[in-house]
Amino acid sequence: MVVETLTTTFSALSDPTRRAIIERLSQKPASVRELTEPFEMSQQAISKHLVYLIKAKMVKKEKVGRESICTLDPQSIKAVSDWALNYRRFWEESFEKMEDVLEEMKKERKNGRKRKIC
Amino acid sequence: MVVETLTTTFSALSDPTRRAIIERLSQKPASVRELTEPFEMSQQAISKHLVYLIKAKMVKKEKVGRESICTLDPQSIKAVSDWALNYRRFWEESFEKMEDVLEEMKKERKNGRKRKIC
DNA sequence: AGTTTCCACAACCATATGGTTGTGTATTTA
DNA sequence: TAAATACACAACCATATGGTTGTGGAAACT
Repeated sequence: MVVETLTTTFSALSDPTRRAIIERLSQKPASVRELTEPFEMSQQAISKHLVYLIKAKMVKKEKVGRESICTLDPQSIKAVSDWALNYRRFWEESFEKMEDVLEEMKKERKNGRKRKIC
Repeated sequence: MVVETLTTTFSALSDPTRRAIIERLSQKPASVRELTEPFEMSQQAISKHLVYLIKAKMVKKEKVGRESICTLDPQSIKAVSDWALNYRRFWEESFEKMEDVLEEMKKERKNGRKRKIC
């Protein structure tokens, strides 16, 4: 996945309304009106949110009669999962803690200075 | 994890420079100056990025002499992974495709209208 | 002691974001 | 055919974001 795509995806996910829309669409596809109902927000605002989700390829929208039915597209969420799992070793106990590395570095830097002084 | 925290975390991740900083810190802790070097950007800009990462609790910063050493804090990345894995079933083949659900719904809605007409 | 290095704070600027209201158009319902 | 519904487009507004430059203070080097 390209850098720019990850940027778009994370931006899309940075809004609680949009995450709620994703959660809602994970139940089943829904029209824009249905997506608007749970929120105290205008239909136009929800449509704007959908634009971001569609740009990030997390949602697909299809016109059916006078309605627009939105469907969840999971590929970008998978990309997010893949990105995060790259750092999985850091929260698993087996891996050396960053704090320990830091303590080691602090000692090294002090020794470095001492050597120059001598 | 609270909603607001996820918002802060995804916002922090929505910038390529900040993701690069995380990648860099996954190698080993680094000072602000070391983090600045690879970018064609001022030290102040990087410090600003670090503020976002620290707010999102993805990075810790500790003063050591005149330097500030930054360390990766993986807990928020784990939260991102957890969030994404909630939707894991959607990108696994075994799960019923959303497109199929949509087709089913389209038929149902048409029938609904026909019944009203009759 | 003076200079350099590392970093943060503040002011500033252009653009993006998240919402609003107003309105137009296509589709469905009565 | 007329009215209502579903949605999008545009203009507008306040605030957030991502960068800049200028500057000041603490630590370290010479």
